[in-house]
Amino acid sequence: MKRTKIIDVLGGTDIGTKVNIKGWVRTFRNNQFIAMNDGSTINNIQAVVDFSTFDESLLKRLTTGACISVDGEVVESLGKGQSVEIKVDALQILGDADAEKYPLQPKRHSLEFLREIAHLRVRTNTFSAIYRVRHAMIFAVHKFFTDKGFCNVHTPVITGSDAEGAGEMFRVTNFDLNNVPKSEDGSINFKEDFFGKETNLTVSGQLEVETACMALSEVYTFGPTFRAENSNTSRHLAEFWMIEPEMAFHDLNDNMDLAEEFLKYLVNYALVHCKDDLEFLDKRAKEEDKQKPQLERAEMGLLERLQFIVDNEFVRLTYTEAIEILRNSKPNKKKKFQYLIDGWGADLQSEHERFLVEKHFKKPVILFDYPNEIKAFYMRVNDDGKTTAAMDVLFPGIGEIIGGSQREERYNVLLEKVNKMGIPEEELWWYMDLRKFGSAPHSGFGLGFERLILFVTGMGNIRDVIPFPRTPDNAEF
RNA sequence: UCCCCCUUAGCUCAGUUGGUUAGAGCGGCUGACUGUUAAUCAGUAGGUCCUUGGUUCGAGCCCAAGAGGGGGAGCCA
Repeated sequence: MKRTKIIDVLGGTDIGTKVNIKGWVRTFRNNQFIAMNDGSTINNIQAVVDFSTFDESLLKRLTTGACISVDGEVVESLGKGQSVEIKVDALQILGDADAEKYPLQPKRHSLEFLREIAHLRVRTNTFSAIYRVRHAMIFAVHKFFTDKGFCNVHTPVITGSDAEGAGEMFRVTNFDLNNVPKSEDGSINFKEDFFGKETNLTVSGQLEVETACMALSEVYTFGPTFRAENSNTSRHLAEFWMIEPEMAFHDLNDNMDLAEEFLKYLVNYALVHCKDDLEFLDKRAKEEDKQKPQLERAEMGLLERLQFIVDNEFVRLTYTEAIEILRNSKPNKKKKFQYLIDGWGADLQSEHERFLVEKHFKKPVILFDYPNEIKAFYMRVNDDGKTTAAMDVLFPGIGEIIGGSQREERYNVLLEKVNKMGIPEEELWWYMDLRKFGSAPHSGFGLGFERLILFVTGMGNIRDVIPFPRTPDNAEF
């Protein structure tokens, strides 16, 4: 018999239909009721066996985690928790799970424990929900841009350019590390390496995607990104996925408009298409919240928070305005900030961003027009000469979820900045060419995909929203 | 990289001022149970108290170093 997915059985297969379902046992109760899940939905189906007609040794093997195949009839449930169930005619064990050794039990596990068994944690409700939401968001990213006529561009994972300045890089080499070729002066001779030059894993596809932007107008990359920073926080990964749109003929305002529309689209897509999973995650977060002291509890539940993003305008304010608000704020005057704001020019710390987003405005905030000194070389200098057309989108609980800018399209201005920041010009010859030949005003931004998933799922640690997290000192699996 | 916290049964956690044989709930196992919803009931097994060294008559508890995990900061997405 052809297999039917559990989501389809629950979603309205006619009563009386004979079906085959395959999946994993979550629990086996009262010697009769098998709760089965196949990942097609967060909901289990109940398969009911008449234990008098089945071999006792077979029923003994219906342990949590075992994989089974069931033939039976879809019937209306006599019990209360579900509308339909399967009356089992035939039962086959596809894969046993030794109950004494299988680590997952029908009970709550800590996220820390589940991280140690990342190969099995997807079998829990929480992680299967996260995986499904993650997939929905991947699809929604491509749909959003496709509907707007953007072209998806694959930028290289291995890069020969280390001028991006986005962080420490992982080196790519096929040298025998015990016998690295040296030049006469004792330095490493990269001419003998695989690519004949120093190469690294990409920290951003932005510079490469700009090349496509200068021909296709509206483009984006969505790929893995690597940072060898020794960051030990719940918001950083050494390997993460980033979405970087790049638009010709867009200024910073257009850029901010797109960023806001994009985030709202994604959150709304999740609300519409991941209802069951988000309801489960909402309930989970609420239960977890109950363990916390009153002060640390979230003001809004997950679903409320997501709806709030969709329904409300993001606040937009300049860096200069932000400094004024912060300077006159209570925590600054009472010296509660670890870093006090005393004037224009300092970079904002996460305590300041959190104050603006979570206390002052209680909304997502887009900060823009930052001081030149604290922003990257490729960002466009404003006409005032001292600020840069850069923007950050700040989300409650997450901090910076998007960073972007209008790019410097003027050859001479860009060259001057490259030189001033001491970036080797020869590394960027091709990037400079974009300004030499048919340069155009353009803008773009980067969205950290896992930070989006963190927000949409309401999870607290970025290690729980990617299947196999890569962090300092940890590359298990 | 810096600061703080944690590590006791498969999991989640108690463990008094340093005192004799180490505790619970869940899970496992054995049995009961034909409408259960993380089923329930009865019984039962299960320990390198993270590691190493030290203090002490005596260490799960005190001290030192190390390992692993978590929270926060910085860097950023």
